[in-house]
Amino acid sequence: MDAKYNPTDIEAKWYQYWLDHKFFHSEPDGREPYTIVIPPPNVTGVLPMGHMLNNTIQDILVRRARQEGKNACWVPGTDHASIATEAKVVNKLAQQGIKKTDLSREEFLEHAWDWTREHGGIILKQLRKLGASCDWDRTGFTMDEVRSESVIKVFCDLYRKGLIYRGVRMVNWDPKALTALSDEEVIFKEHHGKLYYLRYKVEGEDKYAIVATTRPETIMGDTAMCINPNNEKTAWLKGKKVVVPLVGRVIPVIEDEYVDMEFGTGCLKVTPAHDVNDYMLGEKYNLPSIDIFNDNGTLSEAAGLYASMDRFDCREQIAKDLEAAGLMEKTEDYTNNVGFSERTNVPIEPKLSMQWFLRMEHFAQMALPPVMEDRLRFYPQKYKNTYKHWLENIKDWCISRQLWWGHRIPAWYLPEGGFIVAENEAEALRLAIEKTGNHALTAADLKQDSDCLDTWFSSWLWPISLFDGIRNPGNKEINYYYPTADLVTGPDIIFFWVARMIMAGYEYQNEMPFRNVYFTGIVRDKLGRKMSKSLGNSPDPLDLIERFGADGVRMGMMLSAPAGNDILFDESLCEQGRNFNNKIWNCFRLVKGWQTADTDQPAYARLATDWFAAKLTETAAEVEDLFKKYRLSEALMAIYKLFWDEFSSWYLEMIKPAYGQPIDRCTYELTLGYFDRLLRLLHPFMPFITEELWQNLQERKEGESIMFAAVGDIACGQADTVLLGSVEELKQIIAGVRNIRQQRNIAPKEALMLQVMGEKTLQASEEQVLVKLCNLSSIEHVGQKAAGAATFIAGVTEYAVPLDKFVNKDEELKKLQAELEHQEGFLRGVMAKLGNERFVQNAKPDIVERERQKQHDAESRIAALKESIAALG
RNA sequence: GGGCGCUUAGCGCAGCUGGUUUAGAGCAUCUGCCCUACAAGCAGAGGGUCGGCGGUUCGAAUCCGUCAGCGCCCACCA
Repeated sequence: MDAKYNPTDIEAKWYQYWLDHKFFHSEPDGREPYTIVIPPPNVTGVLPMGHMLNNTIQDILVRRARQEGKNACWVPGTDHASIATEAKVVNKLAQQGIKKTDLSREEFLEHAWDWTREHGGIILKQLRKLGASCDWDRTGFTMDEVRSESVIKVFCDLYRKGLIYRGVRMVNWDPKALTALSDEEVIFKEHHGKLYYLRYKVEGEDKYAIVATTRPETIMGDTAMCINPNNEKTAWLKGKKVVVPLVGRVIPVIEDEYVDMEFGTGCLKVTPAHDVNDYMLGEKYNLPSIDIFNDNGTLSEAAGLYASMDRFDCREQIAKDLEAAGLMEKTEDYTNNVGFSERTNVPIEPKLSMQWFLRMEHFAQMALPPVMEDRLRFYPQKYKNTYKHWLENIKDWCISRQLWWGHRIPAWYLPEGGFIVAENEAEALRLAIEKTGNHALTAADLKQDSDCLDTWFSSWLWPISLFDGIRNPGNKEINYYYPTADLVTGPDIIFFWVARMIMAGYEYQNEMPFRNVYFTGIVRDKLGRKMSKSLGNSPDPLDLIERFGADGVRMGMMLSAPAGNDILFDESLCEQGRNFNNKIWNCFRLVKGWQTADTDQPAYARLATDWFAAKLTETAAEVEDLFKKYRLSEALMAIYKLFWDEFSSWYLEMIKPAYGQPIDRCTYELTLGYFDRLLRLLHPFMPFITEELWQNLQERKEGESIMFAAVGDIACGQADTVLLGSVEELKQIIAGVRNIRQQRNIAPKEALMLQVMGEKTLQASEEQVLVKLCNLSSIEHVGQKAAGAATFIAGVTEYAVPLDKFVNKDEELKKLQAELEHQEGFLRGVMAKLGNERFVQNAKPDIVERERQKQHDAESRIAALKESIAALG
């Protein structure tokens, strides 16, 4: 075996082994199910660091559940990502000189499918490198047959229930993607622009009303000016009419308390077609609505001479023109919030258009209580608030998109107007004939709606549709796997996805879709910046795996990723992971290199094996508890310390035979057993190296795997706390001696004598350990230590190492003085408490008792120190 | 503008219902070591008074108030 662990071949070998034996595959059986559905990544995407973290966590949970004897099922899959994928395909076609508008819907979809087949699933291949134990036989896709039919069925069902409606509303329009968006797809950003003060001439007078606006280009759509009826400053405009600058159109002055008297001049221009609030005013006062924009954000014919100009170019131009015409009072720098499209990153245009909507109050009412009552738990809990706030202020969901890549809305329009919603064309025709009584109707007379559905309208069914629970309610699989156990995802999609899955879960399964949601943090770079393609600060995960091994990368990610906290990713974390792998590897080499002999177990080895058994039990219980609380980083850290500090640095050093000597069989067997348990504990975090070493620890049969090696027995029983305590004190003594060596530069080879003061007694086994780890020539229990000995305190006992020729009295004295001061200060603190009547009266008796113990301990130490100082002086 | 959260060693964090040896691990730092498992290592050491102020209490990093800084979410002031 090489002194350095080389993960590459080993990882590939075991992943194939797991696949060959179908270890990841799950079928319903009598065991308790443990289910996770993957947050489906974009089908044509590649793996970003966020997904690495996310999927590492899922794999840890799944593997742990498997080891706990549950029927673990992790279902993978991908999302068609309607708008994102369509944009990519449009781009690709553009590079070939093909415009989307030149293609028929069918032709375009053919290109999109080609693209999907070409790039689809790359991301899932990457997950295999990471070691993800997904049931690949179950891989789903939001646009495959089962999922598509489920979406259509749900749409029809909700329409029949009256929860889906079609109507003209003000929606968020993306002028680049040329589609409506939901409110959640709009991101507000601060925009540094200008506030323009425009002069509106009062009709028939030589006076002007000044209006402040950030969007002067919309004046062509103005159909009123609005003032607050209570505003004295603008009262003079009541009942008047004003002239829209440049345009020349005369519009009325209306009054509404909506207008903020403090803002700008108190006059508001009203453009019902291009502002949500203005739209409401327009409805209220029955104002005409002039749409001056084309779908792509250029000015329309209605804008007169500015027609076909881009909206932002137009803003500049119009500002100049107003200036020239003397109609611009002034401009000011101004910062406001502007909504941007999440996908295309262009400013959203509020636009009046015909869309499909889902009523949300019904869903919000179902989805709120289980979370608030902690039946469905969020980790961390703080997201409960966010969730609550959203549900309590929810608006209807715009679910139609003017895109082709997605699930086409199953609505067919009739020649004479009106429409039919049905699961397919034949059914639509049947219903159409029934509705109209016109038996001459044919399929060709029906025109299907050209829009498709929001991507999230399929994702929200994911935990159900993956088990075909929409098409076949109550089937064996959905009954077994649903509700799923845990969902692991980012808090950024709590509204898009998490909340809506909860809604769909209650609507279609009458039950929550998952019992726990683990919100991961966002992966950032060292400087705290979000990792993104445009910044180029995201490392290539496959490259990291190549360099550090999947186990190393997994550990690196987990080391600093408590739920909900962002992680500042740094390659050095992976390095730490890799180093740990190497440590484990070398421990294995050491242990497997020993020869055994049929001799009795020496006392020191007995102490070591008893102690480590207790340590294992203690830590395993801790790990179990941390898993229950989803504190996975801490669980990993606990195992890391157990392995590196306790097992490698202490236990193995204690039992290690002298060079070339064999080890007694009993100790050896026990050690292999401990190694086995350590590997099992560690397996969920580092699946590959643990499998490799577990397989080599002893003879294994073909088809065996650490994946199914139970962990339940490790935390079994009560750890011997007395033994744990006494070994901790032993470690202190060893550290004390080593410290003396270090400070005085005494070579490890030079044997030292240890003197134990006072009443302390050491077991023979303890003395043997001390001799072994400190290289002692002898241990003496003495009343008076040798003159010029170096001393230290462990527990409440003073120890001395006689060193006459080495010791520097002054230095020694200084050290003792400092320690004495510290102890005296400590004692003062304790005495202050104990001297306080009210403390003794009010504090719980065991607290008071503990203070007395502290006092006692401190006093013994002080006595010992004083004695030493006196002896030196 | 509203809501939530954070502020503990150089760094990123843990410290739950106040009291468990005058604050804990990890990484980094410093010192000494190639001693045949591991220099991707071993041994040892240093480092914070818990953002500021005020309060409650016998006792506060831990509870309350307030100020400051940071972050996130939500929101139609043009």
